[in-house]
Amino acid sequence: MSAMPAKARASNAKLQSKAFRRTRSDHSKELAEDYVELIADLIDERGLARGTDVAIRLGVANATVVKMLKRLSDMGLVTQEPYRPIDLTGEGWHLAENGRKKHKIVERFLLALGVDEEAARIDSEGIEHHVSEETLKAMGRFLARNPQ
Amino acid sequence: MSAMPAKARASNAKLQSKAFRRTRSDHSKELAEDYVELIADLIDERGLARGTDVAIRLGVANATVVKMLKRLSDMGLVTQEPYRPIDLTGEGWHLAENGRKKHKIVERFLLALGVDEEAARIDSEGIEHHVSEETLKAMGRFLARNPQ
DNA sequence: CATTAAATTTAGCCAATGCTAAACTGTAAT
DNA sequence: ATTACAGTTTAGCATTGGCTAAATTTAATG
Repeated sequence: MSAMPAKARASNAKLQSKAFRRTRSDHSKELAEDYVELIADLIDERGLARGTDVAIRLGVANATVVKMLKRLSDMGLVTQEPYRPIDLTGEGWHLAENGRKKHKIVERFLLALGVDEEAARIDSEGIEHHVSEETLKAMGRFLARNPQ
Repeated sequence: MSAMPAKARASNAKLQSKAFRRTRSDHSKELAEDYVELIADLIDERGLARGTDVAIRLGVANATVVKMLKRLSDMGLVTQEPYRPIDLTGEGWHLAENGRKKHKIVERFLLALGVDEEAARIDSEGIEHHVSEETLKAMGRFLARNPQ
C-alpha cells in the first residue's frame, strides 16, 4: 500500500508537523502583535491608548483587554500604571513597527494583485502573521514590478 | 487631537473589529479543516487514517487527537467506532476537498511568485485559512497569467 | 465640593486546545 | 492460545483567551 519506507514516511511527517506546529504556536504571538500594533496606532493617532479603545477596535470585552495587557506586560511589551493609559516599551514599539510594516506590504500586495479594498483589509489582517521573510520579499519584488 | 468626529471613529472601529473578530473566530474552523484535510490525505495515501498518524503529522499527542475527533464527530465531519480507524462523512470530505483546493492554489501561487519550496509549504499552511474567495480568485488569475 | 459618568480593574466563570500517565483493546508472533 | 506490542482511550490537569457582573478609580459637571 505504501510505496514509501517507514523511515521516509516518518521524516516526511516531521517536516509536515513543523508547518502545523509553527502555525499553532504562532497564535499567541499573533495576538500580542495585534495588540501592540493597535496600541501603537492609537498612540500615533490620538496621543494615547486607552483600554476601552483597544477593546472596541479588537471587538473584545474590557476585562479581556486587562488580562491580555497583564500578559503583554509580563512579556515586556507594554507598561502600565493602574487606571492609566497604556504605554509601549522599546521592544513593544519594535514589534509594532515590524507588524505594521508587514501589514502594509501584505495589504498593498493584495491590492496590487487585484483584490478589492474590503477583502484586502480583512485578508491582510489574517495573512500578515503567516508570511515568512521569504514571502514578504517576494511580495516586495512584485510591488516593485507592479507600481501603484 | 482627533480630526474625526466620534461617530465616524466608532464606525471605523466597528469595521476594524470585524477583521479581528473574523481572524479569531476562524481558529477553531482552521483546526477542523487541518484535521479533515490531513485525514483525507491519509486515506488517499494509504487507504486508512489512524489516530497515531494524525497525531504524528500534526505534532500533537494521541490524547489530543482523540479529544479533537470527538469534537469533529459532534460537528458531523468524521465518524468513528472505538479502536477503529477514522472515517470522513460526506460533509467532512467536502470540507477537506475545499481545504486541499485552497491549499494547492496558495502554494502554487507562492511558488509562482518566486518563494522557495520550504517557505511556500510552511506559509501556505498558515495562509490557506485566511484567504477569502476574492483573494483566491486573484491568485488564480495570477497563476493563469504566469503559467508554471 | 459632591455627584455622576466613564474607564478600569477584580472575581469568577466557560470552552478550546494542549499535555502526561494509566488503563484498555486488537493483532501479530511464538 | 498466550503474550506482547502497538494503538486507542480515559482521567485529570494547565494554559489561553474569551465573557459578565460587581467594585473601584478618575475625571467632569453642577
